[in-house]
Amino acid sequence: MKISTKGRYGTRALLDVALRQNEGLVQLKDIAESQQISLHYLERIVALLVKKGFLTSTRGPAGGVALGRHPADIKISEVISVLEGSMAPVSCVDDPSTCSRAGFCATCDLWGEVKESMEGVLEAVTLQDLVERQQKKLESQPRINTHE
Amino acid sequence: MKISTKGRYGTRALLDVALRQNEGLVQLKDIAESQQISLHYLERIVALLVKKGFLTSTRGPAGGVALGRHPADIKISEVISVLEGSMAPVSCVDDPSTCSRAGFCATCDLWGEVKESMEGVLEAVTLQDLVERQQKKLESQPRINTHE
DNA sequence: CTATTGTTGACCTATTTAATCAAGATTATC
DNA sequence: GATAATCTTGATTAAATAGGTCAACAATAG
Repeated sequence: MKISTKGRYGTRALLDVALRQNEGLVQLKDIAESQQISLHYLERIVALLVKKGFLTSTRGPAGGVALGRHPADIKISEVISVLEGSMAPVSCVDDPSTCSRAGFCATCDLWGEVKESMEGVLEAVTLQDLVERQQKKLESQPRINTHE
Repeated sequence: MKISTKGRYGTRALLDVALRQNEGLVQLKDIAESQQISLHYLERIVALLVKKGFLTSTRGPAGGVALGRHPADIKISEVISVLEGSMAPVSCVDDPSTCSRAGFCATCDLWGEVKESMEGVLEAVTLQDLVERQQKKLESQPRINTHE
């Protein structure tokens, strides 16, 4: 039941951009450095986030990315959905036709409950919430800061 | 965020055995057939469940497996834990030393909440609960029954 | 003894993950 | 308009994991 690096890195990248909103465009290079992610791989992930409108990008010198929507309007469940696909632990939860026993299988129902539960958590948290949580953490531990 | 076949097949195998408790020993061959799982692969999975005491096994002719504990005493969270490992979506939730930013990372906390939420669902359901749910389903659809 | 059934170690293959590389497109600045 | 910085994208790849197979073995009822 692990989440992949795509979802993890992508969430962290969005949070990184959100934390630096007031600094204008953020370069992938800087995100890669502060988040300790390979730049090339980050490009892949950011491309997905740009395509879905979470980020906007500007090419050329002094270019970079910025939030495409207000952080309070970005639910983490949406981000994970884009990067990881459905949170259904088994495919028959989303599409009963993929399993011949779907209609009368007690375990399938249970996996559905697990999915609902996870989604509930991630739908209740926005990028703005993450920003605030992170800022609170940085205040209480001022020495540790990934952005310099 | 998918659960692997090990967890899925294992849960279904346990449920299968639980549903046939009154029939004495259940042979892997029969479980494999009714659950449509490769016998060889099922052996692998059952071996784990036997080692952890969820099942007991008897070799030889007319041998098979039986529940090692009362179904009401088997939480599905335990089963998944044995077959899939921790439900933590990222490893730093269980072991902060695996991530240099663990102590001051808002996303890590969020993954922790996801884990708690999933565990909450699976801790609240026992094998006995699954048996009852399944029996209720079979009653309402008497024609469809994997056990003849 | 023999047939049946579970056990185990070794092995294998396909898929997914997690990148990497290189060529290309865009644009600010000089 | 040349240049350099920056994002974009298709091709490729190495490593890990999932999922499964095989064969030799151990136990035991009859």
